[in-house]
Amino acid sequence: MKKKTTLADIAKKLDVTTSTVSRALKNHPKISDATKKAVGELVEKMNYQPNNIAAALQSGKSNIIGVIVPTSDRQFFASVIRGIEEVVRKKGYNLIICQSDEQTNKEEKIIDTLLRVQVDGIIASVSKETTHYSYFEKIIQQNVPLILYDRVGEKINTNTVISNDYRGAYKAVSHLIDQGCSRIAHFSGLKHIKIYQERLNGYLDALKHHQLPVDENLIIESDLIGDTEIILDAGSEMTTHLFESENPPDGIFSSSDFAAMGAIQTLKSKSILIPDEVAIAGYSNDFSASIIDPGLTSVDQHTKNMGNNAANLFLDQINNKNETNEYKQIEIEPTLIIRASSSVKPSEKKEASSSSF
Amino acid sequence: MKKKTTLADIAKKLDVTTSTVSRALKNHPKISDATKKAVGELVEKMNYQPNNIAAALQSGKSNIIGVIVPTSDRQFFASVIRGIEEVVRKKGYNLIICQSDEQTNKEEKIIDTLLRVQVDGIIASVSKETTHYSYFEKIIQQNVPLILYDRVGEKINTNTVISNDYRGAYKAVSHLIDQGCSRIAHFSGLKHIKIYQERLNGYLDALKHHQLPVDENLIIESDLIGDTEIILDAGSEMTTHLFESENPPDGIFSSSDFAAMGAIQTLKSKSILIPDEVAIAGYSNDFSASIIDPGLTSVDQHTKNMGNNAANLFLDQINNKNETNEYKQIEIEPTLIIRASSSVKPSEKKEASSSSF
DNA sequence: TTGAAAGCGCTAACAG
DNA sequence: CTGTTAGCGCTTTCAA
Repeated sequence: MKKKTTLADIAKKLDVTTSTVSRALKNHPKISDATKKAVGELVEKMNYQPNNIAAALQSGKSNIIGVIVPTSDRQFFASVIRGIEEVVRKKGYNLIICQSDEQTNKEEKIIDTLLRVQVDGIIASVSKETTHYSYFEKIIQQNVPLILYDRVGEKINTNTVISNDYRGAYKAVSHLIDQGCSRIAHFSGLKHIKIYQERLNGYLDALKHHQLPVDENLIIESDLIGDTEIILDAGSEMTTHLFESENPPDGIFSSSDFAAMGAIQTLKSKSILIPDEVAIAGYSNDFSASIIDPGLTSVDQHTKNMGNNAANLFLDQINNKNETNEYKQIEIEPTLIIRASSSVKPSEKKEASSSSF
Repeated sequence: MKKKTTLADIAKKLDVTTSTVSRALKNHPKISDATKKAVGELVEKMNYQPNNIAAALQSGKSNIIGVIVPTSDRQFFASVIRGIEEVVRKKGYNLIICQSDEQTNKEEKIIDTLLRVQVDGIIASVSKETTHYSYFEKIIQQNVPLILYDRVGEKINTNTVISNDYRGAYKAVSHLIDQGCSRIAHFSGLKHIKIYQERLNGYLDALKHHQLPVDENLIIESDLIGDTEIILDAGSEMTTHLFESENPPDGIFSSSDFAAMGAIQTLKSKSILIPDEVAIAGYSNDFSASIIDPGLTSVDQHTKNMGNNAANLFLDQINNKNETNEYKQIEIEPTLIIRASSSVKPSEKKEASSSSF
């Protein structure tokens, strides 16, 4: 049961003080090459690993960033994390990843933990339950940089990076209209969550700008966050419901890819032709959107880019500690990926071959 | 710019020592209720957060576990992480998640970092490049518990949790044979990686036990790890190649879901019927396996369970610090999920667990 | 070029 | 019931 070697251990062997060793390690200019070399050798031989915790206590910097995701097993968040990591690891930061599981109380607990661990910053997307933000305020009060991404609390003043959901929805719906749809249904998420409200607005405005009427019966609100299977089923049910009505839609814009896929499956089982009879578009451009047949047109949110941006906001704030506290809001323009579910001639080449029915 | 409040701050206000406050906080029996209450109030009022770093330095325990994944944006690893988190967070541990990006040098760097951060343990899956394990040995030498999962180095003696890849493959191939296949191709991963070697062995043995000949031309080895799109394409190409030969297979067992999906797309474009002319099974049971049409039969590895087990191995080792160093190896039995790609009556149910050994 | 000493925030053994 | 003291491993003035 070996003890870890410390600065003191190697100092003793060399008959110098820890300060000297410490300096040698940081390549301090006023340390003789001789001792530097000696130190270097012993470090190797004794397998010395500097103790970051001690350094952190000293400096007040842990070099750890806390990242809060509602759930880690969603491509969306995995990809954001990757984006964050890409930029911060180069700067020597580590990530502690925590999941709120979409629950307010877990979220609060996590924040407490993160603060105790003395993270240098927190990058978070709020849970679907969250409606008050007192514990997020706490982060700011403690002078810890807070960056919110995607699902941001409106009431809280801090750095944010979001995807322009209004524009994403607008693009998708306009595209459906271009393809000849005139009765477009919308699967909306819970409206108290801003991203879903924005997508709904984009949907509504697209209709208006194209002189199409809004039919409230075609707008179905449901919880689009959670277990994938459940959302698939929800999509199926909404679709069944719509197509049992007397005046079914000829297009569906879903705020969730999975609900859209449920719709595709249901329509196929009913032998309703996609996109000929109903054109469909989803949201998020999940990998499976390219796999389903027909390929699902979807709005890509550039999630990794979102992570990159969040990380950069963090770095910015770190480096401007003393400047005016101006928070930045970054908005990312989403891209519509057109596939066979909405277009007879899908523009994505890869899909062209694979989407034969 | 507020400073964070420390034990000393609240001690001063109360005109007691830090020890008293410290004890009050831990609900020490010999502290008067009066001071406990007073402390409690000040903690609230001054927004005190205990500094874990200081505590960690003191105790030598960081309460952080390092988790190394080859890549975080794969459902497989996301799910393992979730499994680990589920069990360790209850015990007060946090996770630092690091990605090796399948590169040896990054892997080595990550381990160094993790050791410096003084993690209490490391749970890792080795990168596809990894063939020597000296830096993993370093972890053990430093007396830090190491748990390897899924992709484990054979040469390194430590706790491991793996999926029984041999059995998974055996089940899948036996199933294909049951469905009437007699010429089954195999998309193998790189054989120097144990999981792929095992799956290959399972494939070979299943053939042998059913008195089917092995045709080397039907076994194609390629790198099945990496960007999803690339693996899809690889699957397509291998399929094209096989079906341009004079004696094409009537079944495909792929060690990757994505390569299998590439096969499905290609066969559909060639109007070759699945499963009638070719039955297909993949590996990992990625979500998209249930989305593609026809649904892809696949081997489910119970990834979250794998994470649970890895976490428990860690906890075990922590609690047995002084006992004999007996490492445990946990093997998880995979489950074959049968879908339409291999079965005319796709029950979407689990295997009829009869046709195994 | 190096040493001495103080301290980061908290804990715990020992002493009252 | 509470205070004193030392120390976790490292950094960093201030001296020499």
